[in-house]
Amino acid sequence: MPQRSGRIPGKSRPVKSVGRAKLSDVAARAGVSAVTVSRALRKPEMVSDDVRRRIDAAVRELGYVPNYLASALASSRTHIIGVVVPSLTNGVFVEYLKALHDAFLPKGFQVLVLNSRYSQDEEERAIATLIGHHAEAMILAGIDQTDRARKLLEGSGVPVVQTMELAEKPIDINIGMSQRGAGYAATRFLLDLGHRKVAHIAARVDFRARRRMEGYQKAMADAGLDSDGMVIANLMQSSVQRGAELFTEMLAKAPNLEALFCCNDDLALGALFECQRRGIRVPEDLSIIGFNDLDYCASAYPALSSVAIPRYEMARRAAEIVLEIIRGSGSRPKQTRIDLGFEIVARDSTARRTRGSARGPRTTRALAK
Amino acid sequence: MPQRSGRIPGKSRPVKSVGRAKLSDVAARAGVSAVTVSRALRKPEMVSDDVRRRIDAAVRELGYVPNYLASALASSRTHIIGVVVPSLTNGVFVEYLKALHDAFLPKGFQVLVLNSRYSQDEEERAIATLIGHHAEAMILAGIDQTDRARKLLEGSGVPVVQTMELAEKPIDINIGMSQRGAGYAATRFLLDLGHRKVAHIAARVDFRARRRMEGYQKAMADAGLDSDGMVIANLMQSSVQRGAELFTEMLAKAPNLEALFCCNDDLALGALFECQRRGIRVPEDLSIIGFNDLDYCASAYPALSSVAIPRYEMARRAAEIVLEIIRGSGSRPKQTRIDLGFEIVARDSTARRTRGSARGPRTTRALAK
DNA sequence: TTGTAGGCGTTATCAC
DNA sequence: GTGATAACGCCTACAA
Repeated sequence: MPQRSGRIPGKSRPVKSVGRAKLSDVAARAGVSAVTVSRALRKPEMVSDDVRRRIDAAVRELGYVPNYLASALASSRTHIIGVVVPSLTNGVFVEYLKALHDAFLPKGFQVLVLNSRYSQDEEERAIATLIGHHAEAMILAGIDQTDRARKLLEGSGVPVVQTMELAEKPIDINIGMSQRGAGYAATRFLLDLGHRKVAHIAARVDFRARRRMEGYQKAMADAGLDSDGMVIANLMQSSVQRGAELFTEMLAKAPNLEALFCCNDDLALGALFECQRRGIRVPEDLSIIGFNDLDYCASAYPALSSVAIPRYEMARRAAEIVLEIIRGSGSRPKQTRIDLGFEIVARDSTARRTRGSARGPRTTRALAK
Repeated sequence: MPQRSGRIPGKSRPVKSVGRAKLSDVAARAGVSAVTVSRALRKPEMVSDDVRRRIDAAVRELGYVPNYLASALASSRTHIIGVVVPSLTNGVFVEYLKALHDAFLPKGFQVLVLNSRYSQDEEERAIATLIGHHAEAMILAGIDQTDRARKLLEGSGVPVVQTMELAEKPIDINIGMSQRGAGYAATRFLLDLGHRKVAHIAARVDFRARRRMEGYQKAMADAGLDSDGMVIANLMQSSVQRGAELFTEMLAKAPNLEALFCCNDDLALGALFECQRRGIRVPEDLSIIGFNDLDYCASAYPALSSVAIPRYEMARRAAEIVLEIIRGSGSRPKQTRIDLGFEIVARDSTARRTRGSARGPRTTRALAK
């Protein structure tokens, strides 16, 4: 609200409001008091029909829009839900945010979204900002907050929901899944298909991606396989393009690759395109599995296998719990740590390893199975 | 701020603050007045070193976070930029929003994003909400606001930027391009490659998509071609999957299709996958061009031709102009209607029509060119 | 059903 | 350089 009303310094009062109409303006025009207008707007049934009509008319005529700031300050209710995500463009968070919007807006809450850009420091700053805005609840995509951020959150007194992953020591409420377990399962899935030379590529490696990778490494180790030289983890922005690049790089390191576990679907799609470009048949020559199971996985040719994570459901549950707490004025949910699991979605880009499908000289055929 | 301080009804004052620390708490602890604390926080150079140090310590010890609401109310500065987009998941707006975030956050502004879900009514409501929050500027993706929304915006007194498309009568500032012109150009591009049976598929048809389609129709008409039966416009959500579906449907209507102009890249990608699935060679049998030129177009196989629109640049310019107005306290930019154009990006999914590439019986070979 | 009084936490203004 | 005081516009509590 850049332009101010024509306030005169000192003890005098505003001479003429050059800004927006306010409650008292509407009240004057409708011939009632300000409180009555306030009531008519919030609880119309508590006001007589006649008065309500006059007020409605005055509101329309003056183009009155309530000042949310003043309202929030006076009532201690901001109706703002603070949300922090590491990325605004990653398909996973895009859908996650949409789910939050869909859940909160109909209930009269605004969602204030801040981007931490995969940085803990930026996340801490975002959290401080949201606390300053007196968000009524905080929903975080991730469990890796700084100590100061945790203190701020604990001191804020509002419900805090950490999502996307299960935490050892949740700050408050935690709705997630095991990223490490999902990475393990995806790798195990490929191993169970008979593949032995299973590689992993990752970009924009954050905490979650790292744990997925750990799952991969553990699965490999558990199978008695060596994952050295079978991993490329890149810190740069992830993209379809990057998928093609990293896959190409991996191919140089491990030309007799049998299966590829990609840290996310964009990389998987890029790898798939690169295979098409190189005439590598998927899944005959190479099995590919992505992570997240974004929309396009099912439509690709061949349809991409992936690990479906309950991003929509995590957001929905978070919203549900938060609304319950806010409404029930503090009644905590019974369960504060919820595992929503994940699912391996097997499609056409992964297949059982068969003899004679090799696309190059294969030195060993050491399939125990 | 759900939990209130322990205020006692009647004339008594708060007994003990169970909520957050406030300015006066910090002041008391630092042994100065509240105003001084406020000053120390906003203009550190205006207080003595000693006082500043004490205040800093008190702030830290109490975990004080300024109440943004009170500050905004008192100063008439909310540092909030209101943004309305029709979709939170469409790749175009995702990047557009990211650009806005990137431009505003470093300057100390928050971006409050509301989703109109392609509905004018919802957009109107969103605009009212943002005005209620006293956003210092309004950035809208689109030019098709309701009359009431226009009135609200005009009455708000803040800069309003309509983007994504050029408007006949902008509300205030307008940064865009010609959607119709882009649709025309994309079609013209296909026609210039020698194609005659050029079809158009669209999903989630909004005003912009409609104008792109009009461009398509005009280009066809200008070339003396009939576009009847060559268009499928679907109101459902757009997606890669939908692209495959609509393409299949189109194939049934026009089996001897030569080129396909898709309303967006998701549809184009879906159509491409469907071609692969059916053994239709792209571009030999069919040229495909998408719209928006999202990230993955360049990486697809074959790389997808598309129409690049300056979404990032539109957002950047909008932010730049808004910041200038806010800073310069109202100085209007010289230019209030900016055409940022578009670009046809020709890649491998489109090619000149050649003899003998027909994949079915071709009745006519009427290529004027 | 309607009105009065006071306060929400901060900042602008003016005086010291 | 620091402090007292009055807004900012609305809402809660209570009275009528």
